[in-house]
Amino acid sequence: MIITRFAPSPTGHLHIGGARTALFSYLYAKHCKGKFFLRMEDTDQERSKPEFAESIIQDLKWLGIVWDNDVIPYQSQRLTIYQKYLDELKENNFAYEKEGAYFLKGHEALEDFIIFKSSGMPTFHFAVVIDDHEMGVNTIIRGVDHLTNTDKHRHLYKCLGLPIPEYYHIPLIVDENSKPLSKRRNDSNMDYYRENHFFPEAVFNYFARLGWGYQNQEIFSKEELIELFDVKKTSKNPARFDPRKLSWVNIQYLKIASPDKIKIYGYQNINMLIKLSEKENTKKLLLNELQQKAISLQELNDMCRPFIDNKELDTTLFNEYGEFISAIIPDVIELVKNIASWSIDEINTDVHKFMDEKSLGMKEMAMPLRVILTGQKKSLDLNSILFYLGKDEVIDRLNRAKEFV
RNA sequence: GGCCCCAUCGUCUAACGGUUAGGACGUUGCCCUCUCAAGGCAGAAAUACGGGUUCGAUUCCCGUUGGGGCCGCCA
Repeated sequence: MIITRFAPSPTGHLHIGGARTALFSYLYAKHCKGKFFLRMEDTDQERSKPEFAESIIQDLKWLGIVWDNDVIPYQSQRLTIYQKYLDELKENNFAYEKEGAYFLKGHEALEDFIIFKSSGMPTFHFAVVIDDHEMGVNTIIRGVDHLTNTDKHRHLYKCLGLPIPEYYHIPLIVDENSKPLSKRRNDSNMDYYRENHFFPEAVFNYFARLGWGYQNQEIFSKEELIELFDVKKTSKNPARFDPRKLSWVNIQYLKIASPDKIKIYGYQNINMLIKLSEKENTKKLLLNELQQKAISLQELNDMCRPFIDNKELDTTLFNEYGEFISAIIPDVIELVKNIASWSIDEINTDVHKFMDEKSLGMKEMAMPLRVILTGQKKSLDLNSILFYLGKDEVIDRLNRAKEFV
């Protein structure tokens, strides 16, 4: 059985590169019907912080990466285990002490290297090998920055007489200048995407496609990725992180997101509209239409506002249309009153008839009305605005606009 | 510098050794049109270079160039 793992060191938040390594390891394990484990490598006592471990755990959960081990091993708590293996190496004359630290003897192509620090902590090289063995990890997916460490790790396995795992080194993620993504960039950490309300499925999807592809497909569910992903088919060259494409993927998920999926983000206007839509089917259609135009939950929230609330309409844009309001609005009110059946088609027909009579073009008609009715310039098409607002509400808002001038 | 890894449109990627080298993001133009970081359509855009192997190379081999990584009592 394939067993992979993700072993971050809790010295910072979960980085994009780490997230993708975790994702690949998870996906590959599940693809092979194997297991995926999580472990914390906190042998650097100076820089490791419990809050970072917690943050990494939260980000992984958010992404939808689930590990199969019930307890997450922390290397700092496993000293006696490492000690045992160190004793074995000492007994077999593979390791020796120097200035309070322990070194492993290398070979022709490998210099002696330190495995136990004088502080009493194992080094990364030692702990990683012991832990992977103890946890049964047989497939290691990690960044190419570990490539040259592999010689040391293999040698360690040999000295210990343990089976050597399969290694896959995945390329780094780089920025627009092909340089490694700086950890200082705010968008290079996972918590940025969580806090900015990206859909985790979208981020998951985007990272899976960064270094891997399947035919002409762009959008994959987690299940599809598990089915299709194979680490052996991943690209070998560095992948450039493209926030614009991530955004595009996120928009694709926004378009199809169910009310339940959106609700949890707690946006006031959206949630109000969802609440209304539970009783009223047209509101459901409205929400869906708005989702097709919005590019983020924040924007969707703005776009929902005119449709749930008629007391606090934003009137700041009204000034631009003062002339229109005093000249046309009274007639528009009559027009709306006379629309017999409140359907998109009927609204469309009557509005056009009206414009013909008044010799008005859509350009002169639609934007002023849109602003008067919604307070916004970006919204649905005019017919839909009228339709979803409802006859009474439209008339009400037109009357109020009249008073505004 | 030493050791190692990599190389398809600007970017992410497809292509059992035989394809008009495909898709997506971005970009350009057009359409829709009343708004748009929405939608539709169309276009420009790539096999780094040089040698082999082969009837045939994006694909296999070698070299060059270019990019990257590692060379910590960090992980």
